[in-house]
Amino acid sequence: MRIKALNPVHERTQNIMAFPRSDKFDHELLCLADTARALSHPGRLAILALLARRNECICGDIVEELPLAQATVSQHLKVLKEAGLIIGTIEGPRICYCVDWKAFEKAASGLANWFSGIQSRTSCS
Amino acid sequence: MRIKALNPVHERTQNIMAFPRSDKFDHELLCLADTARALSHPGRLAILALLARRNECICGDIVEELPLAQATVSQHLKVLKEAGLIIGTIEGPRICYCVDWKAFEKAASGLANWFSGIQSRTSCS
DNA sequence: TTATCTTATCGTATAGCGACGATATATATG
DNA sequence: CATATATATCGTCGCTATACGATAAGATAA
Repeated sequence: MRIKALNPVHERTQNIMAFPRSDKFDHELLCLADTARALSHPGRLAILALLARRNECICGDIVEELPLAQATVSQHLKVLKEAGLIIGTIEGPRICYCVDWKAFEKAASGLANWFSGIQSRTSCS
Repeated sequence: MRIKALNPVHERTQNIMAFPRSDKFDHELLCLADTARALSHPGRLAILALLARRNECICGDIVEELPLAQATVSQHLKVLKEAGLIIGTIEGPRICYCVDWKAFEKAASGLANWFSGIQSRTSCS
């Protein structure tokens, strides 16, 4: 039973961590901002690093490792899932989380491209 | 009259946009999270892009270009300044903003390094 | 000095985030 | 079915972010 990442990185986040229906800005900027927002908490960065290191974790593993309560970890996992960066697989009574590498790379290259795009737009280096 | 970026990217943000209870996580993660947070609003991304495109802007230019009020733009500029990404230069009655490219590149490579570090920590590619 | 221009700051309102205890949900096992 | 395990969700609290009008602060020009 595979649970896909809720949102591909090229779409907007839907529930949590979504900007108030701001049609004021480009879709691209909104997506990048969403990605950055998903990465804007040290706990979520630590979760991603842990998932990468161990290849996969259940929620309890993460709770053991991080200085956060179970409910808090679960909330961060939800944010990461909605950002499309991680995947949850149901394995009996527990849920096995792992990084969605495809989406992760997409997010990484999205940010990297924006950075280099910005940098190339200057004349004085 | 040069006003340096308030905080180098390798230090923590001080006033606005700083995480509470920062002693729970690694300094590195906190810095990365701060950087991501500074980039987590489409308006700030748009401001950075605009500054890169025009090389430099006064606040009024940005207000003209973005769908945000002057006070709001000024607040975003403050966040970017505190994140160490932009520099303000006083020129008579106005303040000329430009990207702090050195810090910008540091932020970019910091994120890129984290991404590749994460990606290299997996066995199943 | 006075008027003008530009930007920062203040005050305020609303919404969102972060954290966690408590509880509900879901799955397996006895 | 009852119990144990694992996780999501709920409810709540305090704090932070976003936004903007109004005002203050700074520099310049008349």
